[in-house]
Amino acid sequence: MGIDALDGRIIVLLAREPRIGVLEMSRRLGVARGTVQARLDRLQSNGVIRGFGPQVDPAALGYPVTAFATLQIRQGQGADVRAHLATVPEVLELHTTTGSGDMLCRLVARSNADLQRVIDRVVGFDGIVRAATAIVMENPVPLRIIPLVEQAAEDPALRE
Amino acid sequence: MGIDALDGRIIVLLAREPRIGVLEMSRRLGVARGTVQARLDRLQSNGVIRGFGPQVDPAALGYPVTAFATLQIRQGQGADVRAHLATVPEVLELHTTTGSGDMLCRLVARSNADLQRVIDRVVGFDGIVRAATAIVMENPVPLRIIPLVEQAAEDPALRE
DNA sequence: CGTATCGCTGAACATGTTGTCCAGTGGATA
DNA sequence: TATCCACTGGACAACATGTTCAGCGATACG
Repeated sequence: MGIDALDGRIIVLLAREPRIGVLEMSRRLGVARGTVQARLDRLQSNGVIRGFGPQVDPAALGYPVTAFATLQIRQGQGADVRAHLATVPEVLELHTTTGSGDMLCRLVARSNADLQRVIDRVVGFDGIVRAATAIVMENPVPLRIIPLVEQAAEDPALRE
Repeated sequence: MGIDALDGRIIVLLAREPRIGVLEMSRRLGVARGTVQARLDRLQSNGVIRGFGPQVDPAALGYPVTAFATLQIRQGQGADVRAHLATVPEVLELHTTTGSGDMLCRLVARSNADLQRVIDRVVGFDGIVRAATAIVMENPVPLRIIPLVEQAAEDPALRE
């Protein structure tokens, strides 16, 4: 488990310019095409690269409001609550966290008013005891992976 | 701002099988290749599709621990704290939220012990008053967009 | 009512990339 | 020394891409 310097350069290059192909990558990295292809195959079967799905902006879809909700769950209701939240399209992400029966979920909504509807739908379920919501105002660091990849590629302790 | 049914089908298809090309998409959707190409171009210039970067799994890079930290910021120190956090590779994401001087950030670490090092580095900065950390145990709903896209494509109120 | 605009179709073309082979080379390992 | 492995550099057919074109139906506008 881990990546080397070439893997790191491949991932970073791919993250910065996703549309370039294997051939162009091999030219820029100064290695043979087959090498890049083999590395990419390995990174994908390793699970390091999960896929190349489109990154969709919820705001551009008409959901400009993002919020994080901390949910307190009644003992033993975890599975039911998970299933319930999975049915709500506005729940983009759900984590169970430390703290007895706590979950953290990322929500989007069409407006602050619409957020109320979403939260009502989220918490309108028996197993949820309490919910605390924080509305996102700014996103100074959007979800990123490049710095971590660069660190993982440099750090000998992580080599496979 | 918004998408129609064809846009929705394009995005969902792309999310499920990212490797297929424009030609294959046009075959499956039963429309002309030029139509798919034009839609994709529009979705990208609209900002609905931000890109096709690789989805990297931090766990496979050697960072299996994820945590969310709520930070309380001293008044007026927001910009400095943002700049500080941006330099920490283990900070994958940062949001400012409602609540005076509050931020929420997503962290990863190599182990629970390593998380202590990361948190020390994160909060070892003057502007941060207090930090509360929740370690992620499970991720029942990984970051997803398909249900929202399907809803946005069906909802006439969101049509552009 | 006629006309312009728009998006979609179906086709064509040259160009580039992909998937897949192969033999050869060098380093590391047993 | 012999074996394994990754990388190189090349080849080939098959395919997808970018681009352009004329035609067509629906919608909006004078």
